[in-house]
Amino acid sequence: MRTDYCGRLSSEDIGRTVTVCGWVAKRREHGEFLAFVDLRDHTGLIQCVVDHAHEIRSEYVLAVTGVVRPRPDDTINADLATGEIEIGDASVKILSQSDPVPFQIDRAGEVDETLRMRHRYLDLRTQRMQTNLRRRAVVNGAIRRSMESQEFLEVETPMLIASTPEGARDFVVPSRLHAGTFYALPQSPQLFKQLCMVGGIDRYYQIARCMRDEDLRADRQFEFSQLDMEMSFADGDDVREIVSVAIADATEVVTGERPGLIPSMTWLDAMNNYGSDKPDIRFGMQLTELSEVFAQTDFNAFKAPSVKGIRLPGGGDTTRNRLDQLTDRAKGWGAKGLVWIKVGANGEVNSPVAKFMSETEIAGVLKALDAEEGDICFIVADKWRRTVHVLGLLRLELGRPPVNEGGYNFLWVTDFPLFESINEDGSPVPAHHPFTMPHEEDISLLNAKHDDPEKLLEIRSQAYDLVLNGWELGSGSVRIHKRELQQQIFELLGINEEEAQAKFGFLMNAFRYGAPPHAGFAFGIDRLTALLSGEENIREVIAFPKSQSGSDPLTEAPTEIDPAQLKELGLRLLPPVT
RNA sequence: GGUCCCGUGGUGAAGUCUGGAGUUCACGCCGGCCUGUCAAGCCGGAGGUCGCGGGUUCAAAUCCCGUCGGGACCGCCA
Repeated sequence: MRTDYCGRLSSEDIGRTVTVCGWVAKRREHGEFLAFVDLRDHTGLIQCVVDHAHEIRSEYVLAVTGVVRPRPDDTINADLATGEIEIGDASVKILSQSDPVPFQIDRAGEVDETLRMRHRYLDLRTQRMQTNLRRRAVVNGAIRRSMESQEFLEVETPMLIASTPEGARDFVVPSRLHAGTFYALPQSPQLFKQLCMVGGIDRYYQIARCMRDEDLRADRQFEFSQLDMEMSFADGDDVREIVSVAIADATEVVTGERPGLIPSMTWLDAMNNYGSDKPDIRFGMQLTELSEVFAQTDFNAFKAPSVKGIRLPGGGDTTRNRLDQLTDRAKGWGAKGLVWIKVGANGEVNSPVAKFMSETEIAGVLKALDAEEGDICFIVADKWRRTVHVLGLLRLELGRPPVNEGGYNFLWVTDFPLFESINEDGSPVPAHHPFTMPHEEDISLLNAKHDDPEKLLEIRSQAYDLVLNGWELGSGSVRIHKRELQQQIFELLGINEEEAQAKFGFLMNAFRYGAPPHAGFAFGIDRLTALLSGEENIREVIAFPKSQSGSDPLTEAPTEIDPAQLKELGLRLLPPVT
């Protein structure tokens, strides 16, 4: 049916009789006996010259046969890859007609996203989506080749698994054969890949679909894809090295440039300097410690465990309105308030709270922040966690560059804390998952529970994240492979032996029979592809994504189901909550 | 659970703050003209329950309340 692709024809084909197939991107009629039809397929456009085009409309599907010929010199289109040639004396076969489309394909970038989603099959015809989906496939291919060449074995793991209460909210599937029971869809293949290690797979990988029933964001969908990997007889350095190679391979195949060695930063440094465990290191505006400056302050608001500030260069012209807005936002993030200081000439400052600070303190702030005339400084004082959290978000709000600027700044964040907080009952909450190996040097602190629970928060884990331009690409850890230590952790977490057996018994049992030391990682392919595509939303690299409320404007999922289906599953719906 | 923004012919925008006739612009669509265009051009035309519901008012796209849909974010995402 087809001899050539539209976009691949070139001057070298001049004289050939070709048949191309595709969609009508544009029709330009010049009277009854001359018309130009731009035909589009996934490779690009080619202009076809036909003598009669009156029945042809936009998005009709055509097979066009004709002779490739050079365009007259004065009609060459430099903006078109195939602009030097055209298909002349073309005969047209209409393969399929089209109603007028709800939006013009070449203007999809301007229309409401809902409309694109409702007619995603049209949106997929755009250059943008064609490029993004093909780029995603290229990334997947590069990752597969990379993992294969590093001797990893692809193993598929089940989609219907047992629900475990830890972690994200599960998507759940009712069982027909065992009415009243449910499968869960995997949040990740975590436990299975560890079982693979016990099973002697040695090096496992999978491009795995994962499902989490949590609220959606620009970088989060219910369903997403990860490169999931796990390796035996390996530590965190080994894992990071393997993943770095895979990431470099994937990046290179898209950009043509191989990223250099990925730098590392400890979690504590990330939090202290950037107020985030996924710092965007494309720009400065680091958090600066000001506790010393206000050590003896009379200003009650600054009598807090942690006082830090950031400086927005040239921000002195920020309007009062905007500052009020920022203050409100900071309060929304949990701050008690937001202090700002505008720096004028000769060290003069403008700040609503200047009168509460001594001259020494003001001078100290300006010095610590390297503030110059025309800058504005923001200060937050609170508990350490809250201070860095609020300033970290403020830093992004004020300084974050657009997604496609500043290149690709990969970063390892290491030494995450093992626990993120302490429950009211004194038991700690795991920061990663309960199978994460504590830092060797900190294992002795595990016994601290009874004398000083707060001490537990200082325990570092052998968990690490990979960050790209402020997006968390993925995380991993060295796993606990000894039952005794695992039981100690469970105990600490307030999970008794019975409970542990019920939830993770299969893993615990597996560890009875010779578990190799192992470690692993997983990173999100949607996020990686989006960033490599300069897209600020992963929906742009997903063929059929969900809206922020989790529905699909195209299929209208989720839908009600037939009462007979419910009955078969042994389910009955509660009346709607009013 | 919360904060903020958006919803106007098929599409995109303006109009909303400061109420006064569905008004305007561009693209698309339909018809006509047109033999070298490529954002083709020229002439003509059709097309709207201003998301939905309620309220205020002599009068609502515009003000108020609610609701639905979409988006960004906080919480959440071990």
